[in-house]
Amino acid sequence: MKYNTKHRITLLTFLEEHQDQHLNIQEIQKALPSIPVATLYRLMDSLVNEGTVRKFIIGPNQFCCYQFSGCSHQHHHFHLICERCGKLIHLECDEVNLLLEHIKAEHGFDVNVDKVNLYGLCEECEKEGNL
Amino acid sequence: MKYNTKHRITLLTFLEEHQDQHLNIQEIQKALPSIPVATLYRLMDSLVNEGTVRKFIIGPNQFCCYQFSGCSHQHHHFHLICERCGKLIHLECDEVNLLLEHIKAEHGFDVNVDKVNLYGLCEECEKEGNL
DNA sequence: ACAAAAATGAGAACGATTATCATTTTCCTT
DNA sequence: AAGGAAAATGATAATCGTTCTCATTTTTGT
Repeated sequence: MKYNTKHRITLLTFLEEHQDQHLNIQEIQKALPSIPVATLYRLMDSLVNEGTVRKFIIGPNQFCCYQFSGCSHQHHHFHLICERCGKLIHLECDEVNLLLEHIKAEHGFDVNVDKVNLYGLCEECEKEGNL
Repeated sequence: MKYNTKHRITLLTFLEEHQDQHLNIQEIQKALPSIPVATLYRLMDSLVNEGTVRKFIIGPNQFCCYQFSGCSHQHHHFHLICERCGKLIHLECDEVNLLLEHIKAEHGFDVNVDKVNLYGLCEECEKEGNL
């Protein structure tokens, strides 16, 4: 059973206020210096396990967190994550569903829609070229 | 300019012989114990940079390497990962290209195929039901 | 207020990767 | 074949994010 501790509340409040962003541990640490690192890792882990927060792998040795909003939880949608600027784009798109249906029908694999995360370059970063 | 060294040749030969598998550094290390770790990392890095080897990120803190075969070089492929048995399925599928082209054209986002990992249930695990 | 369960916090430990740097190898030029 | 610049090597130290440890503190139901 989980306890509602000071740190858990602080963290959840912070994440709720930033639910449209994705934040890595270092950013959260910087924003909430009162939470010790070990505790922060433990809390994030527990939030991921209980489904409150999604954990995305953006690059090697990085991870990002995202706090579900009530609305985005209900609709089936996917995420596009820019590898350069870290932007998180919510995408509702039938083409993706078509692909997942194809994979199920032709390849026998039942994709968990909630975990579809596509990484790449957003329009703005692509325009900026290779800096 | 790059030199054709003993280790580079050993490594390339090995990778060519295993071009259909995904190997991580640890596996290569075990198979080729004569190559020191630092050298192995440097060589893999250089092979990735020159495009001979692709680097996939499968999970947090893991990476897989894949030696291009002529054929798989042309096709985009991605990974299906079974959430129950952990199986990694390497899927080449034209439907994927359609989707990626759609996302690029309609949503302006350039997806990095190397990082497309779809989680779900493989055929076998699905058949076994919820045990 | 008590006790069991859970969380905390500081630091050590860990593991994969990268950096260092003196030495050795490669390969182009002569 | 020898000389020399460029590149690669190898052993080890350093780094960095994350996890572990464990004694202490907090939370919560009774």
